[in-house]
Amino acid sequence: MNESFKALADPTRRQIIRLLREKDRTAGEIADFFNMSKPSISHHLNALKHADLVQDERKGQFIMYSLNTTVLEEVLGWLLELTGTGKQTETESKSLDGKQSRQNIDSEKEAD
Amino acid sequence: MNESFKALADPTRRQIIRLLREKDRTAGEIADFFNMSKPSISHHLNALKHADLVQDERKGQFIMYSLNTTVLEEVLGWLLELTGTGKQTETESKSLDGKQSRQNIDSEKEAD
DNA sequence: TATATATTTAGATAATTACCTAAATATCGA
DNA sequence: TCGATATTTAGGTAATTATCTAAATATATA
Repeated sequence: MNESFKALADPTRRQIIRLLREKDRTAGEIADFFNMSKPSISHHLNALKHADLVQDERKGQFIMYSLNTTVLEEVLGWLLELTGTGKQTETESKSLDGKQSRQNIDSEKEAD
Repeated sequence: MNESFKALADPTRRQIIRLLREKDRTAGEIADFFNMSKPSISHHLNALKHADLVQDERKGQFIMYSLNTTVLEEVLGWLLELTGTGKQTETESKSLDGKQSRQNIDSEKEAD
């Protein structure tokens, strides 16, 4: 989840996601949209891949990138929970009971 | 929007948001949840404030922080649009028509 | 007014990130 | 196999970020 948010924290990468939302594209096609060197775009694509937000598949000479909407939906779920649109979590309920210990909860849980 | 995503790209800050989702808290109360110096937490709170994700209000000796769910909902909207749950944008429609120019769209629009 | 508490600001440093150019790798087609 | 095309990897640098301690600011209370 942290990787997803980190990957989304860059405007170039968010624009790449929007481009892949429309259709699958090759690395070169994606790079053509930006005023940036191809290696830099490759770096961004790798960040998105590492976050599992996109997948790649070699097609002969080209490498085709596609969006993995599942991970986007996970991020969406995190936000939905927070904006109150989603259901309340167990953790939240406990805290509202006032029983939660007040130290050292900064260890990252899987969910976040 | 970029500031929002950048602010959300840190686990400490996301945890702070979760804490404020439950109830308003003072800077000191928030800091007590983490193994981190108070100045560092202050820095994170400032990042959240700069992204307009939280608001602060002095209450005598204390400074009370609260969540601004409006901005979270904007981020939510961005993601909803991408996961296909939301309505399609004009930009996307144009692109699907195949008329979009293929250079220099990396200038950040307000929406992103 | 003096002291204690709550919080931020300042200043320094280490780690991370984004970008570039050059070089390496993989595939295609003659 | 050779030359062209597509893409990534390597290596370097500049900018940003996260963290700390020490100092400054604001408020409360004795």
